[in-house]
Amino acid sequence: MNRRLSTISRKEVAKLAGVSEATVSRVLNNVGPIKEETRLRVLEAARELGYVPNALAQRFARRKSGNVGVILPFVPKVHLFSTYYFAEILSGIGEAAKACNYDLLLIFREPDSPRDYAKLFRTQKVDACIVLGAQNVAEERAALAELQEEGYPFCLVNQRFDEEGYLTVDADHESGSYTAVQHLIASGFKRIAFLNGPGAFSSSGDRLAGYERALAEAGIPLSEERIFTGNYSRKSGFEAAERMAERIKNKAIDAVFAANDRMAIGLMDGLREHGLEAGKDYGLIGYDDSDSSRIVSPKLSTVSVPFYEMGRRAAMKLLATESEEMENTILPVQLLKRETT
Amino acid sequence: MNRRLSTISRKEVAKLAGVSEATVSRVLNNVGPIKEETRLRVLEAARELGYVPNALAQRFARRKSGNVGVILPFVPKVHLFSTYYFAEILSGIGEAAKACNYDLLLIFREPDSPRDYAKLFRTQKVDACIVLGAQNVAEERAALAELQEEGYPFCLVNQRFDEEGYLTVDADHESGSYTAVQHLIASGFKRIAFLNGPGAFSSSGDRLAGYERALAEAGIPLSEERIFTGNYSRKSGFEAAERMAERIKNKAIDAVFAANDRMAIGLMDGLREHGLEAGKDYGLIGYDDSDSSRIVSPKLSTVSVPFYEMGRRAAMKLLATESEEMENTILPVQLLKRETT
DNA sequence: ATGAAAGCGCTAACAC
DNA sequence: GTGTTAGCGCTTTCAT
Repeated sequence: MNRRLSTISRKEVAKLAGVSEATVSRVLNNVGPIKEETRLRVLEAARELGYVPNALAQRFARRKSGNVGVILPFVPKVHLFSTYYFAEILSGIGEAAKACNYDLLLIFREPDSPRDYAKLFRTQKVDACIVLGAQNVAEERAALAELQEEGYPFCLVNQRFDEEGYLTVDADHESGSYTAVQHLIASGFKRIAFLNGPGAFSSSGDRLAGYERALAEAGIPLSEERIFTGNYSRKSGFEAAERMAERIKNKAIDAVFAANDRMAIGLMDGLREHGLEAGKDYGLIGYDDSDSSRIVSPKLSTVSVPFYEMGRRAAMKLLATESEEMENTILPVQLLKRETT
Repeated sequence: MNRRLSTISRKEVAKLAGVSEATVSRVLNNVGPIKEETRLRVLEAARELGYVPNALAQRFARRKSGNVGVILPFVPKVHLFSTYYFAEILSGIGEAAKACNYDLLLIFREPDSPRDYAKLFRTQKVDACIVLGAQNVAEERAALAELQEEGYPFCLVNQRFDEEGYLTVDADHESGSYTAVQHLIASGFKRIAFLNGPGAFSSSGDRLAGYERALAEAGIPLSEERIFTGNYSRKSGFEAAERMAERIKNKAIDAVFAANDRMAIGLMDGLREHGLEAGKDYGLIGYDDSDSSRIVSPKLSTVSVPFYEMGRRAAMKLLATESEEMENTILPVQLLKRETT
């Protein structure tokens, strides 16, 4: 009720409670031994004055920013990349951050600016950070290596750098891919094409491995001619249709496993222009279980990835005091059979 | 290159440059008169030592957090609400924040916790904030009124409280709705139903007004029986199908204007189960131009809203020093005719 | 169990 | 132009 535009200082609380400022601090931070009666008196005074500690001063004195940084990759038209993907991961991080009393600083990478992740720590803007959409390219490796060298806590989500010992939360894309392709094979398909994502993502390697394993297990020879590469955009899926249409018509390909839903949907649309219908003229399975996969028709079979949980785990690893797990976490994924297979 | 785990202090820079710490500050902040030679010497020393100022200390001394807070509404399953919507607005805010040298603090509202927006300011966690998904309900009004009373700078996006003089960036939903319905009328539809969103959003009132204006202008009598309410979820659209199916079959309704794409798509799916096809058995137009609207088939006619720009403008109003525009901004929307009309 | 006081690393007024 | 110095509001030793 006591509303004033000037800041209510700790000093006033101390005076009202008849104690020193240090004691106010102790009470508010629950540190050191405090007589219960004093504690109550201080709490009451603080409540009465509507005192809230100045986070700026606190953080400065503690030399802790209280922030966890989340680095988002630059994506030209945001929604080109899966917004679903980021929204889920971010929410998971948000939940964990809140639980650990951290604030969440959102950092949008820019196309031109260098990836100076370490600067975030040097300037004390963050105490830890989570890198989303990291790629295995020289600049990224250098930026991460610097973080590691200087001992700054960070965690990667959905991307591994196996040779380095980085803290990571990933999903089991090898098995997701394997299961998906196995499902296609079980459905009677034999000439399964693979529309993969860029090699800079570890998931691409994982999915390729799963694809190969499933084929090998079924005794289907691997053919480079059936492996395509897109960039996860709908457009790249659409364009891949041009390269596949004839081959599907002459039965050189009878099904496609795409590395994400967006490409799968672009592909569906592209092939439709060639009179080819998913689930009828060819089998199709996507990846991510994005909103779109449930909305398109025919409904897209896909692999669901626990993005929310991945974000939550990553933040927990960094922020939770008890959880000192430094091993990589790899979460399971799940095949969802719908109408295209 | 000079890499050390301990912080490089301003003192060392001062020593190396042979000046006082204050001069280092002046140079780095471009404040006060400085001899060019000194400036260069300091810059060189800072570069050589790899000095970066401690943002925590800076902000504390300046009594400015350097953060703009973005408050996200609580949405049970995040992607239930339009993630597209938030991703776009957030990116726009991100761009402006960066341009104005602010960091972006993401704040997830929780269902249980009260909306104590003012506390963000009192604790100095933010210097300004942008409220997304605000609703016209008592608790929200109180929280915003408090911000206003205490003079804290904030801006609403896509929501107006007309009686209050809050800083706002909105889109012209009245006109968007009017244009959409006008288009349906021009396409020959006469019994146009309206699936609106919750009344707690100003856009719902705006869209209703636009709907009424278009009907009035065409001399079509308004019928309460054709006005339905959903909650912007796909599910609520799906459920509305139950209430509309019979009426469409007996021609009491020949087209539907839905307040967002998700509901429109849910409705399409629901009506399909009754053998009704959008664009064939009834006209349908959505709102938002979300990814899904382009992906569904038939492709959904819709109204595109400049969410990215709205976010950017909101942040600019709050953060840009020159822009002292306190009037409300209302951005235009655009009708996109696709396959369902 | 509590108070006094020394910082935290910077900014900004004031002096020269 | 540049140096000196007093804070900023808190935490945290060190006394008592």
